[in-house]
Amino acid sequence: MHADPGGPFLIQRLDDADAPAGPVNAAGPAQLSLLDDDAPRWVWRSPRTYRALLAAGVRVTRAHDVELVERLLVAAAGRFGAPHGLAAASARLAGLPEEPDPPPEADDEPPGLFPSAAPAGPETLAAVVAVHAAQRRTLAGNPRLALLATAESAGGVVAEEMRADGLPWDADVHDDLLTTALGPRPAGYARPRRLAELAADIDAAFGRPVNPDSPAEVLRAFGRSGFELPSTRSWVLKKVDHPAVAPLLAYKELARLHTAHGWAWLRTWVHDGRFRPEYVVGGVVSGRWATRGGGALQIPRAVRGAVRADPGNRLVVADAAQLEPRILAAMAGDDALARAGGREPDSDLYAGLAHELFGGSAPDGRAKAKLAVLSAIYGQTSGDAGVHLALLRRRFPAAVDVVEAAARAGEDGRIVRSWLGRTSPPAAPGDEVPARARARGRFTRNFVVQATAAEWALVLLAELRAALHAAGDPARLVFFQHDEVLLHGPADGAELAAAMVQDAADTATRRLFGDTPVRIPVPGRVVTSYAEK
DNA sequence: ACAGACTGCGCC
DNA sequence: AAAGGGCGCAGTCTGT
Repeated sequence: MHADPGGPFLIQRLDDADAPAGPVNAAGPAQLSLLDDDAPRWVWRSPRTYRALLAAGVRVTRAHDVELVERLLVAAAGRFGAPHGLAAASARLAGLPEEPDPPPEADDEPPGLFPSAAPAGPETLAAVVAVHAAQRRTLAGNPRLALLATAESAGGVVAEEMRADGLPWDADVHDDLLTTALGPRPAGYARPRRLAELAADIDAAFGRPVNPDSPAEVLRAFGRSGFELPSTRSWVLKKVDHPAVAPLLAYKELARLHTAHGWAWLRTWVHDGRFRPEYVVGGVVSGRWATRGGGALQIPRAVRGAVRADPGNRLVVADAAQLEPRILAAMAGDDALARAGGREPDSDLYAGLAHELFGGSAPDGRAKAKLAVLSAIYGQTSGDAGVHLALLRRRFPAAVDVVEAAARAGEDGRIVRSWLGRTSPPAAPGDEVPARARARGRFTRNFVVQATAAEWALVLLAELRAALHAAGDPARLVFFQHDEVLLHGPADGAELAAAMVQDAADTATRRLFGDTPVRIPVPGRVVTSYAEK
């Protein structure tokens, strides 16, 4: 399929060998919806194609996204970061020089603005068909990568649908939250009242005007008061005994709220009761999503009360509990670690681990166990981390081996791969310098776990979306953030939808790891507001 | 005047 | 309490 925004949809049927099995046809939205009743696997160029379809009112059951898959295949072939756009992929097939990828188009940009972009219309369709066939040949020999390609494509579908549906956002509640914290909305670009008061308190404490938004000025002001500080980070300031500290900390927190998620944000990003961020599938090298604009993956807790279900509806908020250590246990086949994570839906892995490592009654056992696990996954070396990690290694050697092998690979300048085959970037020139090599070791150590967790979440999303779709959409996916999903739908279907999340999670675990004792709890709570516990 | 680096902090 | 992995964004600072 090929869809120019607003233009005709060009479609062509493929046979079992992925070759054209008929002529190119132009189809309208109604015809496309009818064709989807047979649940074909649609093949298209990029999530943009689906954006155009959704705009025309067409939703599909499943798809293969050529550009998303091409990026996976290019990296897997050892050419991380090489162009993966349709034009480049098409040129590679033809043995021609690759064209660089065009820059991402703005939403309202007419197609074809960039001369280097792929040709429009039937030629684009032919390129999609040819590149898809080549991709399928490559994937035929690699079932794990094929699963990843399917999940990545499904991610593109979910991302565009979530953007089209939007996250329910109550601007009045948001405005009330801001007014309570900052004072009334100021005219123009003036400081809100509360910030102005705190700035005055800061000036008074230093005995002269100091711009609290300027770290350099704040450092100089403390210097004159006899405090030489390494930075103005809040945890540094908290240790300083000076009257400016309290108003400065309060100012920083509120200024952050004002600039990042204040009235300007609200006006820019929330329309008609919906927040519609643009999700960038695979935007992070680990396979996590990024967003473009709106900071959707950093919605602070302070404004989550503004995320409210429509009247008569509910939100289902579900996040995977201690996802990364459980993923590590599954990857490593470390049944001891899996058992420590427990099998109950609400089991606490760190508590179970504390029992295993320190016995039941050790003080701070849970905190120490958590530190040990984070050391293993992030490569932390400071404080007691090394001691706790050694303990972890003795009890769970299989799990620790997985991350330490990844760390060694990174330090040696080699690449690593996730469980399904997402490939890390290669070492850069200069990475053999010891400090850089250690940093790269920490990166690859984390990559194997974070990237596998990301693909598990992607498979969960795909399964959940398919199950919801098949059940007639008792709820819609409206938000996804690394290990957390939000659903929105009628109140009477919310409990069912919450149960479907755990089912999708269990299916994802089996799809990736087969028969494993690892269980990943994804408890869903049915709420009216995202801020509710 | 504008671009890019840097700082600091929100989220996972 | 602090510091390990991954981001995006707003504001200041610096260089041209």
